[in-house]
Amino acid sequence: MNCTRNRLPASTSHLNQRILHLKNGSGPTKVNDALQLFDEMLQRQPPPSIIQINQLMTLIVKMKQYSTALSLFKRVNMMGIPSDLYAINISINCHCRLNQVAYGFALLATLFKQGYPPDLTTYNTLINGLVLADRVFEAVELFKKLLIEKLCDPDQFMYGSVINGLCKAGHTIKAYELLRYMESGSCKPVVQYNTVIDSLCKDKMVDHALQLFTNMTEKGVLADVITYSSLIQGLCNFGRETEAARMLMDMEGKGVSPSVVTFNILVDSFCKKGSVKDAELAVQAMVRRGLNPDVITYSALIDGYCLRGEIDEAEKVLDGMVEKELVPNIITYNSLINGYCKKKRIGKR
DNA sequence: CTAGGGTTAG
Repeated sequence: MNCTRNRLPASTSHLNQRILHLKNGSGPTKVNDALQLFDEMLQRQPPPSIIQINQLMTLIVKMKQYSTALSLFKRVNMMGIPSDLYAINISINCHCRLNQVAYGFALLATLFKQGYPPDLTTYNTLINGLVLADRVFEAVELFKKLLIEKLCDPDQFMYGSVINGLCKAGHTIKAYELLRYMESGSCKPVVQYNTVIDSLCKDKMVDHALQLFTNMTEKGVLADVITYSSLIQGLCNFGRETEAARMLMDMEGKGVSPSVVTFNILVDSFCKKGSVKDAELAVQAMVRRGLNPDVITYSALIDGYCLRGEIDEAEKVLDGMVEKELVPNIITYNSLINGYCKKKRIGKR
């Protein structure tokens, strides 16, 4: 085996380091840093490899800058740097995220024309794109076609997208059946259990969700923080707080730590029931564990106080969140507006 | 040596 790395020019490894640095960094400057690095890259001589471009593009896509990524790819093309399957798959995903599945399929056609065979990721991305566009029926059709024509061997991602789509469209039972079908094959579900369990909870079939949870555990599939959070949410929504509390203890016992999301579910549930006091206690508990309340935590609390007409308390929470440099959003303000309206109505009586 | 899926607030 030859050692390619040693033969790369120094500048290339420097570039790789900067990409790596961007990957681990964070903050608002990150997007600009990535774009600046991209500009520098394109001005280099010799031009960067498509691999390096794809790496940087992946970062830009992770920052949800889909249209930026697409226009950058356009520039890359115009510079005469040839595209590859990875680049096209990334572009397809960008179009799908921008709700332009049709363009995604157009790129599929380009792949065929250029004699590149699409791969599993290409199809996964397109199926997921159809699901994102609420075209679940077409997603299922494409999935079936790929199976029947043996165009690819579905993996976790493909099953995941179709199962997710079926759940979103309210066909939880169909999703459940597909999960069972998946289990019968070589591709073992993990995340897919979570999707179906959450959907069963949202469909008010909490007991079925609990049953599926038991099933997965018996099969040796480990429930994670998302599984437990979904179940806790389901139980809380139907007044089964005692069981939710037991579930919280159960997860801790299994070594799964509740996350900010788990606590947010509890905080919101207490607030909706009108017991903001308990919600505040839950917030204290999460802080004690070193978890930082976020915009969702504070918004849920604000809504809780507003529902009770305690607008002064809501304002205190708002001040508290601004002190923590958290930015209230449209949902936060909506609760406050509702709170003010409520107060006004009561005042008029 | 780069692409794709699951949980929370109005």
